Amino acid sequence: MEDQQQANIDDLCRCRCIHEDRVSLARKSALSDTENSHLSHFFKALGDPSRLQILWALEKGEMCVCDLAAFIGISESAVSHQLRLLRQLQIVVNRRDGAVLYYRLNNGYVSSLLQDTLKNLNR
Amino acid sequence: MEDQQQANIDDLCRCRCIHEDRVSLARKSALSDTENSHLSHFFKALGDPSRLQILWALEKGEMCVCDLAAFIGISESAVSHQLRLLRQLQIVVNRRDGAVLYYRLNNGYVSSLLQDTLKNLNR
DNA sequence: CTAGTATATGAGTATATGCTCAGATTATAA
DNA sequence: TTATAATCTGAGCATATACTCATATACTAG
Repeated sequence: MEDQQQANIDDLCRCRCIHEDRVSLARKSALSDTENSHLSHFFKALGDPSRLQILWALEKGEMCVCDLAAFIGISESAVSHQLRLLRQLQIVVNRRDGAVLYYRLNNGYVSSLLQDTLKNLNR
Repeated sequence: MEDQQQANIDDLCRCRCIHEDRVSLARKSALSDTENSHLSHFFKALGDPSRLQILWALEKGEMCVCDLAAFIGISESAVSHQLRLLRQLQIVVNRRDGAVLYYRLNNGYVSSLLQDTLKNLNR
């Protein structure tokens, strides 16, 4: 047990890295676990073709679930699942009007992010 | 055959969407398949904790594969796989110095993107 | 040349993800 | 109330993905 643990530690410490200074510099300004988690979940949410189409459409104004389903060409259930994820990350919000839920972007950041990134990729 | 095809068309056209105008508006300014593909691959590349750590570290200066492996705490092979993906998307580039490959961000866009997004999430 | 170092790559595997389907909610209307 | 519409949600499945391991490649030193 003790030996096994020691072996693991030795294995981890067997560092053949060349630039200790750069590694420690990177460590000093590293993202916290929380920041890294939030950032990666955010970008992952944008990293799917269906969700991107949803966000790009909502940039032009609010839409309901069946609007989005008709626009993208996937089922309303699939849209609803994706909207839940975007809602949980507070990327979109909705308002209810009777039985219909209208979705929109939560703030202008995603909108400008998409615009800027598209420009950058076309560069 | 003909009937089957007709049935499919009818199925697609059985649109119970409420706002034809909004759907057609979204269609007019929709992303092309190429744009959507490029954008989603780009964001997907940023949407992983390990790759984010790599990019965040490279923002401070170039690093070699074993530096990054030591910093992140995953194998050099795993780092190399992720760097290949980031290379293919031209998010990072490398330069060779003997047997060592130094990686860096390809341009300033990703750097400012990460900074801005982190600020936005902390808002 | 050989030995060693740094990195790359293909195959395999466990987990994550995006969709479909069936059924549950929520609200309107008869 | 019941019927219908709009949406949500859990389970299941097929694919995608992030890693490990073994091996290959590229370079240096001797």
